[in-house]
Amino acid sequence: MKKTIKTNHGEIKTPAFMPDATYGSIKTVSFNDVKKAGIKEIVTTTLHIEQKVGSIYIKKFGGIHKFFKWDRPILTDSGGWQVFSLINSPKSNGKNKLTNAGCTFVDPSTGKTSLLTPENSIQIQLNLGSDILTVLDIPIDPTISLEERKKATTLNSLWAQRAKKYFDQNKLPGQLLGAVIQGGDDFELRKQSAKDLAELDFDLYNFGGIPLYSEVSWKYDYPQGLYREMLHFVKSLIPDDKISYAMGVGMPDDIAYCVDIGWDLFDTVLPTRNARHGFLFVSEGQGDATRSYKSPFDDSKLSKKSFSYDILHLRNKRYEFDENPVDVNCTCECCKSVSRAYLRYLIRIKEPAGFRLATIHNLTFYANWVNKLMISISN
RNA sequence: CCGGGGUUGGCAGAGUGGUCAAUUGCACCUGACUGUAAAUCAGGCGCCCUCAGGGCUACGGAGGUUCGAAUCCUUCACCCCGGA
Repeated sequence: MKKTIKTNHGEIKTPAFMPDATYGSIKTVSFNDVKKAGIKEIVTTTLHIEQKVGSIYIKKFGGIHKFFKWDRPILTDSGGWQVFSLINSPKSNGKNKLTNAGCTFVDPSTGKTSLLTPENSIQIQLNLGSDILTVLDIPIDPTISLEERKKATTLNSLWAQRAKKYFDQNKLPGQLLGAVIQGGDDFELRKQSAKDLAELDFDLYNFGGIPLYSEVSWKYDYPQGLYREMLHFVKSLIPDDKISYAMGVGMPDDIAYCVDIGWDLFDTVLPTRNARHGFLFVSEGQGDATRSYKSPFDDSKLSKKSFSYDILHLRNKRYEFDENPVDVNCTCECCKSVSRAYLRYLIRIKEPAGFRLATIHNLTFYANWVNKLMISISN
């Protein structure tokens, strides 16, 4: 279903894709590049900004929008995912810990220990002046015991409650808050998580954790890639009038599937990271391999046609002498200005100019792709 | 001309009698990447085969010692450093 989200910096029309400005930057490109690529809203991470400059500084400066010179909606992530990866990192050495109060972790670059709590995560996001905030959540490692997973899911709900309370007391008018449904690969835990969070009445409900198949879900039909059943199930637990946000999704066909089953918002690192690795998204017939999404549902909201695109591994030797643009059907700065051969060369020598052009292209592709999906939704 | 040091796979540079088709880095080839601790990571990189294994050819050239040599000896070629 198409929705319009009203924020303090304009409306978001769904479905929408938001690239990630992890350290307060969408790597290798400017916000102006991002805007020209057709991107209308972005995500930024609270934890990294807090570590690098501090949200107090951003507040003093006049807010994250002014700092970025980005006057469109900004969604802030809570730091939950970052903490999850820190805690589960082999290099963690037990220095990063989860307690009922919050999580303590050591900043790998400064060695400083910090405590992130549901309350201070919200405060940081309020300092930034975010349009859509996210509660501090607890992604679950699907390999730990059921007992531990249950405990984590329950704690996730308690943290959401604390975050909501703090948010309600301190928010500015018009700011929105999203909670993150956890539970890992366990359907019952997901159900419980969604129920707990629905009672607290958030503006957004997010799919949390890893949206991919993992060790304990090998038994399903899709051996790898997006965990379709779980995304479908979790979506069904979210009230229809609320915004649903599939965090970390995904490949273009993954997004098509999620749009088909009703998810509204998406963010993923794939177009930006892969661009730096010479992995480009192009229109069908333009790359090495075709991928497509065709709805398996009789009552699909998407029009019946299939959505196809190609993957192009630009580092592959086959493009050594290719003077064509990355995608003849694309009008982005990259496709208008350089050949595949030259861009391949730039990326191979790790030249920032190449990363930038490839990133501009992939972001343009994603913006167009989601736009195409929006147009195809029949309601 | 004399004395000393060196010559290893595309490059740099380990190895100094068997466990060496040869550590490592770079380059090269392929792949992965899904709320970015990710300009990262994984694998491959002499030739051939019946390819969890086996065979052949290789460490400047030629010869020798040895059961066995990239490693020891002789000699030739080239390079570097000192002295005439």
